Amino acid sequence: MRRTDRLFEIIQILRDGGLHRAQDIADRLEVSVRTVYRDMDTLVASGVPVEGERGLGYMVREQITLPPVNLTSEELEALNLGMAIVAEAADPDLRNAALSLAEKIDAVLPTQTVAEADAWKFAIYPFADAARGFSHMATLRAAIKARQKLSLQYRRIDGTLTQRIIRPLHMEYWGRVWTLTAWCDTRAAFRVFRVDLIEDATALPELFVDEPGKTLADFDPCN
Amino acid sequence: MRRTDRLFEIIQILRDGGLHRAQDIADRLEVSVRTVYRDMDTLVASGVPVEGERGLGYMVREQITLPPVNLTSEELEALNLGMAIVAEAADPDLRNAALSLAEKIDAVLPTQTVAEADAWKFAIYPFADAARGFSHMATLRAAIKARQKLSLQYRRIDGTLTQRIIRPLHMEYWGRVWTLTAWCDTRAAFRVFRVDLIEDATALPELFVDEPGKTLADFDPCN
DNA sequence: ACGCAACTGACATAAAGCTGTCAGGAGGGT
DNA sequence: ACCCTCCTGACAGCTTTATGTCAGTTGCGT
Repeated sequence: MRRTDRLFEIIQILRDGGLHRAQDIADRLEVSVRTVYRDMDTLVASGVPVEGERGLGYMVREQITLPPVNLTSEELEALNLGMAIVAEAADPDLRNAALSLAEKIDAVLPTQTVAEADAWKFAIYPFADAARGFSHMATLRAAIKARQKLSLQYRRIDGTLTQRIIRPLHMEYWGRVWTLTAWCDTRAAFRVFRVDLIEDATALPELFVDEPGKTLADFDPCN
Repeated sequence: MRRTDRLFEIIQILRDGGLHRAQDIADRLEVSVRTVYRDMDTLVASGVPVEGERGLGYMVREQITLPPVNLTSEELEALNLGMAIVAEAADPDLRNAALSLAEKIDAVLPTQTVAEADAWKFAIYPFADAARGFSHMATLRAAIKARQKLSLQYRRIDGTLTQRIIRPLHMEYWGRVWTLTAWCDTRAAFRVFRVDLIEDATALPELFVDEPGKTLADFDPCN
C-alpha cells in the first residue's frame, strides 16, 4: 500500500467523527504506530483538521464554513486562475468550458479591467500526475446528471479487479484523489470509489430513480 | 539539482522555439543524454508540446488556441470545479474570493440548476505540497497590480541567497511551479523567478512606470 | 501517584527512485 | 551506403524516502 493511499484511508477512518487511537489505526492499516504518528504530522501539515488528545486519541474538528463576502476584482482573479487550472487538468468537456468561459468573461469586461486580468494569462505546462484517472470524469459527471447506471471496472488497492453495476450519486475532491460515491447494485450497499483506480466506466441505457435508502442523503460515511 | 527543477529548466531552454539536441541539453544541465531522453518522456507524458526529430533535435510545437464555444451548464461546472481547486491551493485572499464567488453563483441560480451543481460540493482535504510558496502570492499579485517595486529575497537553485529590487510584471503557472517575470533593477535585466524559491517579498513604497525596454512586451524568453 | 496514549528523536534497514553506462534499433538526410 | 540523432531496454550503483524499533518525554484523567 502506497503512502498516499494510506493517508487517504486514515481520513476515511477519521471521517466518522469518533475517537481513534493511533494503535487501532496502525493495526487496521498494518503499519507501526510510529508511522501513524508521522502520517498524522503530514495530514496536519496539509491542513486536515485533525487533533490528537494525549490519553484519548485522534478526532477531526468540524470544518469551519466561511461567511459570504462582497463582489470584487479579487473574485475575477480567482475565476481566471481557477479556469486556468481546470483547463489544465480536467476532461476535454470541462477544459473547453473553462477556456470559453474565461474568454467570455474577458470579452464582457471593460478594457481597463481586462488589462489587470491580462497579467494572469497562463502558459500552462502540466507535469501532472494530477491528470491520472481524469479520463473517466466526463462519463461519470454525465451519468450523475442523467441518473444513468454505470458498469464499472475497478482496480482495488490490492490490485484485484472487480466489475459492478452502480448508481453514481456524488463526486468529491480530496486534494490528491477524486472519489465517486455510489449505490452499488451488485453489492446492494453504498460504496466509495477512487476515480483514479477506475479502469473502465460505461454508461448503461438503464436509468435509476431515488429509492428510499439508496439516495445520497441516506449515505453514512461510517461504513 | 532536483529532477523537477531540471524539467523546468528544459522547458525554459526549449521555449526559444529553436532546435535543441539532447546532447547539448545534457551538457548544459550536466546530466547524461539518457537522462534527457527520460525527461523528455516525462514532459511529453505531461502534455508539454515537444517533439523530437531523429537526426535533428527537439522543438516545441506552437500551442494551439481553441476557438470560443457557447454558454452552458458545462461552464457552470467548470467554474465550480475551478473555485474548489482555487479555494484549496491559493493564498487567503483568492481563497476567500473563490468561496464567496461560488456561493454567489449558487445563490443566483434557479433552484433546479443548483441541484445539479450540488453534486459538486467539495470536501477538500489538500495533501498539498502544491501550497509550497503560495504564501507570497498575495503580495506579488498586489504589487503587479499596483505597479509597486518589490524587495525580493530569493534562494537560487544552488542554495545561495540573493537580495534585489525588482519591478514585478507577470506571473505564470507551469503546472508545478509559479514564476514571476520581472525587471530586476539590481541587475538591470529581465529575470524570471520561481515563486516557490522566494524567501521573502516586501512591497516598497516606490512605484514604477513603463519605461521603454523594461515592459513585459520587451521581454524575450531566449535570455 | 499511576496509567494511558499522544508525541519526539535517533538509528538501522528496507524499498523506491534516479542516474549513468552500455548495447543496440529506427528514421531521416546526404 | 553512411552519418546523425532520437529512442529503447537492461543493469548496476547511488541517493532518497519510508518504515520499524527503541528509548524516552509530555499532558491529561483518575
